[in-house]
Amino acid sequence: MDGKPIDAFDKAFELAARLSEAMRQALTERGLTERRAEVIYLLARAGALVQRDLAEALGCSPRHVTGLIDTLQQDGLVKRTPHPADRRAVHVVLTEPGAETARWMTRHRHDSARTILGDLPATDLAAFTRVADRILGHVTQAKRENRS
Amino acid sequence: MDGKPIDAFDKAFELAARLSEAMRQALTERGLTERRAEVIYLLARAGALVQRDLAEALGCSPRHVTGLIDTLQQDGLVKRTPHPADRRAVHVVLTEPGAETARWMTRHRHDSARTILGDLPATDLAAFTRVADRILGHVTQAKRENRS
DNA sequence: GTACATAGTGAAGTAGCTTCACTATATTTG
DNA sequence: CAAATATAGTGAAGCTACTTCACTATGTAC
Repeated sequence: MDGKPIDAFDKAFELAARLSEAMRQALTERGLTERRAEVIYLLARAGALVQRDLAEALGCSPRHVTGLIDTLQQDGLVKRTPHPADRRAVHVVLTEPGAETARWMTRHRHDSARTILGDLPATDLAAFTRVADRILGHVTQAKRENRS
Repeated sequence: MDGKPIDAFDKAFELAARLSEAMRQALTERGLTERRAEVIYLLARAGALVQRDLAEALGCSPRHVTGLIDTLQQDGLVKRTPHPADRRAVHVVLTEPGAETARWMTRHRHDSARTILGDLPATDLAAFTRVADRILGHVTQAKRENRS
């Protein structure tokens, strides 16, 4: 066994559940939630974002972004700065502690990957990625179908 | 690329996010949530369960199980029956519609697996499972460490 | 049979999220 | 350029999934 589709499929779901639980736990120790971490990740990548774009990227309502940024700002991880061209909009940028958190996230991700998967053959990892991509292709396809 | 640990690791997280989203969506169309589906799955497997054991299996508070069973009962998927030996406890069992829902879940799972992964070589699926197991081993280990 | 543990539930509260209504500013258009 | 319309953000209110705490009813142990 373990070469059958259903086994791999079930394994993927188990992985999904445990991984997000583990992630949640690691983030909690740093005083973060998945959502807040996502904001930090997006800001680290983009440099600065308007709340509207954050809502788009996060797939949540603009109203909720307000709250997210509120608490992130209270925690000193981001700051609201005036948008250079649009006085309605708010530029959200990482503070230095926020940027350090982003670096920690990256470091942690790479370290975990190396620790957990470092000694597996590249062929296994490549096969894993192939199967994962196949599943991803189908779930994102389904998503688009529902959107139209 | 794609043979590197970090790529597989990131892929696993993307898989986790998309898969639970896809799951949530499929369940919504049947009027279920992940939690309610989990209850149905557990009941289908065990035959009957006391709410206390459900709370244990779900990893949530007994109080929350009360609410979960309330709505599931309103929807006609489960029923509360007196526990044969303990008058404090409640035996929760699936109704016929509940059992049918459980069968639908199983069918849907198998069909999806076949559709999505059916034509991939068994060696890829086996490699996928190996990598998934490696990750699972680490996250559950971490969980136990934190527990002690 | 008194003391203590356990199963379930009401009441109240938290976190994450939504919609709706409103203000302030931008953009379009006649 | 003035009027109409669209857009960025936020307050208010509300929903869902969950928790803890206090309480009742029952079971178990000494």
